[in-house]
Amino acid sequence: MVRLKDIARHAGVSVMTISKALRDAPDVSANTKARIKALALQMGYVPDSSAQGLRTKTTKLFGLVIPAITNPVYARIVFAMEERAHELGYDVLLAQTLNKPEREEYGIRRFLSRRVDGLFISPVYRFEAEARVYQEIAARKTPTVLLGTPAPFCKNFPAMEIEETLASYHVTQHLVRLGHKRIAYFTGPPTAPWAHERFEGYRRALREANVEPDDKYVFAAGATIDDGTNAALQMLNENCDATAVQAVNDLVAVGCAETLLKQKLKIPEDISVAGFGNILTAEYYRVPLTTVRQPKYRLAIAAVEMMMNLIHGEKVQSKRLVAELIERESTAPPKG
Amino acid sequence: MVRLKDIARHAGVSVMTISKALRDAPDVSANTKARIKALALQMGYVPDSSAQGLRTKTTKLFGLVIPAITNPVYARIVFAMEERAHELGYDVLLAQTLNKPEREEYGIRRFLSRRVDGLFISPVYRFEAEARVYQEIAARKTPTVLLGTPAPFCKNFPAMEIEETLASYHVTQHLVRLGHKRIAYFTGPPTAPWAHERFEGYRRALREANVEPDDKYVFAAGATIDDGTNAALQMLNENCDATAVQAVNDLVAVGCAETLLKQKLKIPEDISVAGFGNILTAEYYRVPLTTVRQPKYRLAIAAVEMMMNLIHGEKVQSKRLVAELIERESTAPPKG
DNA sequence: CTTTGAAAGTTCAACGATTCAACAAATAAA
DNA sequence: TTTATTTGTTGAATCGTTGAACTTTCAAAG
Repeated sequence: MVRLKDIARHAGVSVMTISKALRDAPDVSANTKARIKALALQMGYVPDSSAQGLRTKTTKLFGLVIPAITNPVYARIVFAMEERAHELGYDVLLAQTLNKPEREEYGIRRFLSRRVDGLFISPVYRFEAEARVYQEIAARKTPTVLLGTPAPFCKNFPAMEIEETLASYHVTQHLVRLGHKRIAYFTGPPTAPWAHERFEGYRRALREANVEPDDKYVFAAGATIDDGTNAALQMLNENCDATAVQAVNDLVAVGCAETLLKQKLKIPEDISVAGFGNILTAEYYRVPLTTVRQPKYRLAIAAVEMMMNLIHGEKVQSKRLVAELIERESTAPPKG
Repeated sequence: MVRLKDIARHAGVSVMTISKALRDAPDVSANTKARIKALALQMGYVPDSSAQGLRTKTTKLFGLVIPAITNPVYARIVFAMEERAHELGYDVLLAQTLNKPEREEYGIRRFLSRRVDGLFISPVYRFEAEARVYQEIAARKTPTVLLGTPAPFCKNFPAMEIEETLASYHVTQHLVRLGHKRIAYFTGPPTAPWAHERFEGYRRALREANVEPDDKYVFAAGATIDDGTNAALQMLNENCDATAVQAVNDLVAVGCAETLLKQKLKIPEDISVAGFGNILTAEYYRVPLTTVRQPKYRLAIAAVEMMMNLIHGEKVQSKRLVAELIERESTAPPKG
């Protein structure tokens, strides 16, 4: 492994001169610079990031904490984030929480130990108003940008969010305009703020349409296909007379739709189904799903932008991006 | 930032003792260890990875080079890889190539500069028999495991592969057994060995069924939904009389199926379609796709295993995992 | 009552790049 | 000729951690 020292020996100048020449410092003659750079290249010199990191206290490393990369929503975010970070000379470390607080904690600690220059976190939501590891981040003053709605325990960090409430509102409004009045809602994880916001958008749209939200149309689901399946079974079991189902996300919508189809119900003729998120599967599902497109790519890019501002010591403010309704074949006017 | 030195001052012992105690060295008494560990915890000590890396010449870092994280196949691999790596105390850096050689080169160089302890690469396939970066990796002796079939330019590295040929052979055999004789094949990227292997499996199965492979049933596609769409249009345009289509992967199959459905053809009644890969979308597609399940999770785990052997200086051999046919609704006997 | 040996802890130096303060040489100004 | 200024270069210190060698203490073995 070639070190500065080795180049110095070959070139007959001090290590310092080499270091400065390679970094284009102002006080090295153009001649020397050229000579040294050529030599370094020829010898195959590659700087040692550990040594640089130790000396300069900066690692050019971002830590990215997400629930799971297999969730298409996050895959897209990672995709964009990695791309932009590389353009800026940063590398990206990945940690998956599977929505378990202890895994989140473990991942964040590892990143802090690596002295990452910045932390992007999609939080694991909990009921508690405090979370130790978030206090540690604050104490360490590691620049941090949240991906998603901030909960009480992380409310002091800037966040890049999606306008969840408004987007969900548009979905419900769309169903109402098609003529639906009895719209079931499949809720998300009870601790997740985004799930509450989406639910709130649904309720607001109903009220504006002079339909009083009724708990008998609300079913507890979650965030996975299985959660959607279970909620749908529950709904069928209760002989619910809903003419449409609005799900908290696409996976739940898929689980729901699968179950309804198995019961020989036709979508959208017998019942409409709408999702949220616009994952690939939603587009190519048996019945292409009406859903909401989240600007995930732009969200990631904006988050990196925000991070750079944080790193440069500037003030930053949380931002919310608007999402867009996509009408497909899974929604139609109710029967009769 | 708390350093060993700070703990040492508080505890009234040498820095070395602290270091050893925290790492459970044998020559520190249980008492002292407990005392020091408690103190470290209380003071919020987090070791500095840069310093550790500099000193020990090991970064506990893996570099993972893949085409794109948005491709569900790789998402799954990253998922497993990250999990296993963390269990072993390693962090994972991510780089996406988008199948462009220059991006691959750039990513690998960055990882080498970071002195990663190991490199997992899903190669960008090219026609050339040599590739400079791969020679650099070899020169640096960085432990490397390939994910996927090795091409000439990287044939000297151990690889974790899928039995592509055999799996593809099973798909064709399945179609033949259903009674198909005129089976179209949508090929993958021309440079990709895995694509050739799958094609080879198709040809072998045909020959064994005494059907001579005919080029008029072969259409150049690629690896994306759009590629599948284009190949399907081409096929329709040529009035091909195939009763089934076997696609090189699921995305191509989806693009193909979408196009056929738009032409009012019924799947599988009018024409069968089979994919390869078993991505989520295949399972929940309009017509659930017959496909091949690749053991991606196991592949990743085995790749890490192989890496650990490499790191420990043991000899390793490339391995091939078998994939399994999944019969769904998109294939059926031909009409009439 | 020495000798041996293990246990517990210490000291010193090093890893490789960067930065600070200092210095030499060359040039310009007084 | 002297002084000041610019330009190019250097040695030593530093970042936080750890490997290797060394000292001290105390108990067991001879």
